[in-house]
Amino acid sequence: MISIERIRNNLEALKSSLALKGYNVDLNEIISIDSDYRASLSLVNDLRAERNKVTNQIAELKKSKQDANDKIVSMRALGSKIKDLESEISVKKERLDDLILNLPNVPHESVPPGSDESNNKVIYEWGVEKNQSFDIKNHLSLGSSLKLFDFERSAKLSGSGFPLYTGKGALLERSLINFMLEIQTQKNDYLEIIPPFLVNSNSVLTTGNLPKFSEDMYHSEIDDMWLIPTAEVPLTNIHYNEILNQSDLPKKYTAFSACFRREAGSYGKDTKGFQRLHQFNKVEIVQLVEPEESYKALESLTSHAEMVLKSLNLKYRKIELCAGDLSFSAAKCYDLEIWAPAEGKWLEVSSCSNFEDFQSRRGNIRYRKEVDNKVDFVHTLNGSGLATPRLLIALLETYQNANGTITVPEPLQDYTKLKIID
RNA sequence: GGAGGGGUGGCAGAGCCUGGCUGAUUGCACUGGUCUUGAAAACCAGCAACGUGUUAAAGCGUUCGGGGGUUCGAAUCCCUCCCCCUCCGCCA
Repeated sequence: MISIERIRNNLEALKSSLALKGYNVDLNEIISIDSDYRASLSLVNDLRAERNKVTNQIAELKKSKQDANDKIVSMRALGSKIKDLESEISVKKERLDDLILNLPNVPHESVPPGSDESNNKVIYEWGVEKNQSFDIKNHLSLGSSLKLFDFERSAKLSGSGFPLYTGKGALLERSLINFMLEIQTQKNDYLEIIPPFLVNSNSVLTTGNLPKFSEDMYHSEIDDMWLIPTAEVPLTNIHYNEILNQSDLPKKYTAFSACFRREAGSYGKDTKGFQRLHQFNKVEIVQLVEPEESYKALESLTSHAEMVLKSLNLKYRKIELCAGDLSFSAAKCYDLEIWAPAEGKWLEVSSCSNFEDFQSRRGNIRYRKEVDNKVDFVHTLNGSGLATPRLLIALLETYQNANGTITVPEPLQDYTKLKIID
């Protein structure tokens, strides 16, 4: 969340920054409620000081067995005045918090302008497309002839958008997850975590999924718990409401999790096969870092996600998102898009973002600086490393053979114990 | 699900019965200093967060799991919710 000081002191600059992101919000209402709120707060502050003073006098009088009745009576009146004011104040505070929690993060100055994805910048492409001498099949056709997954039957269980991996498809999926986790733990020094898949409301408020995007998530009403849309949520909240030592930073966590997304409003879009799902598997990487380090960390975190694609020798490109395409919480974001030869298009497999102090303010995640012992908010970052469904699409389509089998890429063979899927 | 115990500062752990100089005793950790060739030990001093205020501070206010209540006054009494632990039941 954006600090109220920043809203007070940089109103115009903030308005134009948020407009870049496509939010034309009325910050003036925030300013006026804030000053109103603070005026009331300062008033009640004085009244409470008065009450505390007299209350101590009453204690003294009682101690020396003197009569304190006058003071008690007058404090009774003051007390109810304070109570009235306090309830007024809490209404104002609630309104103020609500407005601020609905403000998106501000794009970093390096983010290119633009209102939608057409203004995103391709930083580079990596890898080359294989020149196949036969007619290549798409992943759905390969998957059904090799019996790797079964969408017809999973629809009976859960409806559309819930994959059912079978046989070597399940093996391949499990191998990919292990392969990716081991890259992040062994090569890139992340601590492996197995997080809860259901979290409380505070956790999804920290990451920015609440209050604005409740309809994107699955919710268990009776327990007021949310199915995680990504392991970002539990990983980022591990240090919720904590003060870390500077020497503990950076914190680097990785986790496999299933991810659950309602995808409300996106029916009819990419509905086929693996492109858009209600449940999918993902290895996530998260870092908590000192503010000064966060942009350097974004570059390295992105390279950690890219390492998976490079190891599998899959063609991809790195995209820098323009301001208008940034997610609610992000200050800057790179997308990694993988080339699916049969689909003939680029598919997003990773989103690597720096949230600066936007999430850490919401989750009160801080650290103590060594230089002056003062407390400050950490910066949080995360990236997919990677999401499996679209990775699987590209992998099947890229590594298919003329006879309809799939050659398992060499580094994955340690995990699948198979060279060919047939 | 049933019975009981507990949630206090970076950590550990008093205070709650018997409400009032307790924002909180004490220990550890941390910071500075004395001593030492250096280190350890010992000793001395400092050390919560947030809001407000200020050049900076002082000062003032809030916070003892969350919310509400009683009271002139609540860490302390009452209600309620959440979480943790032990035992019993059920179950992977």
